[in-house]
Amino acid sequence: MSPPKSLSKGEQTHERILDAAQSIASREGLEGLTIGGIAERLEMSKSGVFAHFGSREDLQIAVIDDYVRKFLDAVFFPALKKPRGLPRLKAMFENWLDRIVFVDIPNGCVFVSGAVEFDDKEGPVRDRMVAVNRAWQGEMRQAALQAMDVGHLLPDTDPEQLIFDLYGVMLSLHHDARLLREPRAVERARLSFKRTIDFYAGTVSADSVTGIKPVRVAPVRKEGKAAARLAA
Amino acid sequence: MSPPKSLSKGEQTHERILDAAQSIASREGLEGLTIGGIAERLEMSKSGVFAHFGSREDLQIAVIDDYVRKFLDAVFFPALKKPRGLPRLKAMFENWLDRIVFVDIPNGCVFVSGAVEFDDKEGPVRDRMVAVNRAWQGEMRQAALQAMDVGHLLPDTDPEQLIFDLYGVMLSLHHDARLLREPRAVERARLSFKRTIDFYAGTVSADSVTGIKPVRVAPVRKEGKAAARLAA
DNA sequence: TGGGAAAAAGCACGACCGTTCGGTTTATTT
DNA sequence: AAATAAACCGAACGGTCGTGCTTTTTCCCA
Repeated sequence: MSPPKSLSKGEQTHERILDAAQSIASREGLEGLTIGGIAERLEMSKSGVFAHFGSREDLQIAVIDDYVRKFLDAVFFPALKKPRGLPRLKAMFENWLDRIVFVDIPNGCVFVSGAVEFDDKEGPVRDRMVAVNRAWQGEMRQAALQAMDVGHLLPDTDPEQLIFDLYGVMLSLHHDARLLREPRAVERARLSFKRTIDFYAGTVSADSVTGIKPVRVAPVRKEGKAAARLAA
Repeated sequence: MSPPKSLSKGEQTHERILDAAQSIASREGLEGLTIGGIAERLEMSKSGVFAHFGSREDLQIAVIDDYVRKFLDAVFFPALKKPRGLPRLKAMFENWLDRIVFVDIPNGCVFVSGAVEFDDKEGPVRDRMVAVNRAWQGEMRQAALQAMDVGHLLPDTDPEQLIFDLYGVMLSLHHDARLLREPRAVERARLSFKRTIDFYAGTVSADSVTGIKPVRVAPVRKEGKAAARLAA
């Protein structure tokens, strides 16, 4: 599209600020993003940072947009090279899963933290958050409908239910991997992902109930023991 | 257990503070919980509030514990009255779902917001968050194992995979209902919940692919339209 | 009803927040 | 090289934050 024109000093700094903001926001959340924090990391003054964005809110929105841009570049657009139907739909979710594993789990995901931080706060940041979410879900829906049209998914599939299920897999992965630091979370997510697709494709395999590593060393204990201890 | 002894003034205030903290934390998150905010709501001084807890961190942990206590009272302990196996397992998740619908969606869920807020912050609050989470997952695991033992779930079920899947349903419900304000999120969650149980129970019904309200008014558009607009 | 203990208030502190503004330095153009 | 514009800095403002100290009020019991 646009030629690789040389960036002016201001544009360069603008990008450096956005990168730093992205890095901080992924770890501390959009609410933990502070002008002073960015200034310190970039070794420049607060006012210098501030001048590049009209307000903190605009900065937060810029971070969201930047995150979405990178997300789509890594997850969505590459999948468009695949043929319509299940190949493309699978590519979208495999790219998404890879992105979570290699980017979001180590650094934090703005989609997840932002959704929780702003689900109760009215304002432009929340509005942006909702908009990008709906846009992404719209693309998934589109891909699912195409897969139904070409007969790769069962004709009575509810595409939004499919998206609901898969979004849950991603959220559960994020939760288990980041809060609980469960190393097998990625395997579990891949399995749930496959099962969900298989279910809507009507290709559920017989042995698919078994999870990963069916080692069962169940420490038998009375129910409610840990719970009772916590409730004390 | 303990007789309904009359609470001293201090204990009363302690409870009022905890209630207010609970209410604020559910809306603003544990990080948005401030001493001043509680003091204002209770019409007392900051120092008066502060004196009841040694620190803000202790207050946050107290809120977590209080939340867990109420959660278990509403979700877990009532389910213990059901017979072991699928009835009890189903009761646990139905209680959980009801709790999300009637409490967490209107007010916010400390489990969800706390998990996201503290997944990258080391410290006692995070540790507590992890502990209560593992305890709850342990109870679910216990119930799933019992259901396997009595033959209500397929013998090669991976109980932790089952929990992973169901946790995802709850997270997706929380996301869609609170951020996107999707009114059909609850129906979707109930459907996913049923399907997941049926899958591990080996009782998948034939028509279970269809989602809720299979109205398909798909606005045909070129893929990547909304995404391209956002990425611009 | 008095007196000791518990509870709450009052006040101040240092730190950090987003934001504003005037002035200085640096980059870009003519 | 001069002129103009963009970029950046430093200081300060009004707030809010958690947290100590000291004082006053309130409770509770003998």
